[in-house]
Amino acid sequence: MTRTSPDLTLWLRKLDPDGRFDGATRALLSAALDDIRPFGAHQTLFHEGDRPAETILILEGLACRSKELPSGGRAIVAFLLPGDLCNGDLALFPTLDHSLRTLTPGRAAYIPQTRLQRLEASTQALALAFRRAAAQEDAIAREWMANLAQRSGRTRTAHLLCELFVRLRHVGLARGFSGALPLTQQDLSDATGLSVVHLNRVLQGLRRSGLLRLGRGTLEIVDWRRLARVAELAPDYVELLEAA
Amino acid sequence: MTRTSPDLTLWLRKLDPDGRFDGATRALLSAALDDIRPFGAHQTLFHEGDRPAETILILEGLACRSKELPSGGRAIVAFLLPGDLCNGDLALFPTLDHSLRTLTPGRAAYIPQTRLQRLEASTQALALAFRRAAAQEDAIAREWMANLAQRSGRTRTAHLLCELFVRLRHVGLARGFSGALPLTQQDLSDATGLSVVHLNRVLQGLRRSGLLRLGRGTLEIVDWRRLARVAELAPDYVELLEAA
DNA sequence: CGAACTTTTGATATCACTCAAGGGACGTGG
DNA sequence: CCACGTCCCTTGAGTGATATCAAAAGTTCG
Repeated sequence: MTRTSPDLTLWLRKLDPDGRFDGATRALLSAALDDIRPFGAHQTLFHEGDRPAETILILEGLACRSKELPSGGRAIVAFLLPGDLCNGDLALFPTLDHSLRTLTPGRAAYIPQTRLQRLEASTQALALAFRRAAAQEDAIAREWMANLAQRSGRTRTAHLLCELFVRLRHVGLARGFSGALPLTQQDLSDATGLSVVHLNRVLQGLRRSGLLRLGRGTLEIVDWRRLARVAELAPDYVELLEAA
Repeated sequence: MTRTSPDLTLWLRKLDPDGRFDGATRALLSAALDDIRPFGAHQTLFHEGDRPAETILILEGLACRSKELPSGGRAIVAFLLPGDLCNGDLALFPTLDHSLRTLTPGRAAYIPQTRLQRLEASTQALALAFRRAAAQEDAIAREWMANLAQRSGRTRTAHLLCELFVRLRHVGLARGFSGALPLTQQDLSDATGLSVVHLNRVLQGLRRSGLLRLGRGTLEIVDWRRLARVAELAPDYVELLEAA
């Protein structure tokens, strides 16, 4: 009669939103969360070029996948929220093509690749769940590419903030129309491809338009409908973000 | 004693570069290539929002994943070359988040999702191979995001052309330093996020610098070393492109 | 309280977009 | 074989968006 830990609940919400896993499956997942370590802000957990033997499941705090460019720039190519797995398929290649960096303090579960593979092989349902999560991340990546390639700085930034907000809310880190988003403008600029200075001005523009407030680590959506319009946010995309 | 068809050979090069599949596995794959249809240039095979019951394996010609934006723009988020599968995990979501469009005439094998799933379940080796291919596509997507977010039009374009060339060569569509790349400048601009006019000028710049020639459907790399430098092309990325 | 980091501001430079139009190339029908 | 349309590539001029540089103001934290 084990009470399910908050950490497991988080993971289950991602892998099994409809609550179909049986007790055995849940126990397997629970057992995998036995190596939990805290992290600080701005740490590099794995570095581009590494060959990590472990996968990380974010339990608390924000992290990202990032790439450093020879020209000195740094690109954030994905945000990782609590419940997100930095996933096992990375083991398929000799070397990591990107870094895993934390953005805020938090906690993560370390899961050996081999163990993850055994998990995945244990149940059909689990294998499917992992693949769903991966497919979702792929779809987000495609949306980002379109976002980066085709939209203006203003739209692009609004779109990213909408996405983050929906995801935060989905894991319980935002309620109503506000939530904690302790990112620096540098982080946002690395993700949007804008310079920090310009990103700052874009944010001011969004604030002045009465669309949102962002400061002191808190994002508040003032006018969701209008913001979503500015962001060119497709309803299907929101659905996708909430699907897993 | 069946001779392996050229089409199967192509697929095997992608899934099993080291030639480790046994005869039974190869036979399974071969049998899946029974519904082959030609396509013309600029056709939409699947449309954003569809729920296709079939997956497509490109056998000949070029295609892409693309997204259309409300603002009228069109983004190419991935190029698909012969041997590339437009893959089965798409079935995990209710609706396709992007379109599949052809760029040149060619041929494709249509494989029902259910059949693909059976294939994947049949052998450990096959499941792994499909995941490797998917992981490679993910890594390419991450590189594209960094490319779009951080690099100048010139570097970005050079990088894309380098990638395409390496991939073309890898499937035997380019030899030495030239190959067929029958894309329009519109296609390239949709992929780089530059306007057609500006892309045209960027290409002229690359040509004038003596780095490459591109016209009449042919891409010729004049100075690979220097082009790779302009493109900020990482050796690890080239390796990744050639890894599967 | 001071150091380091983050946000903001101002001024200027540049990259890339838009609009508009002219030249190929290629295919089709007369 | 030529005339014509269509699509693609190219050019020019003007504008707008975004980057860069530099420095001030605000914030966090030891």
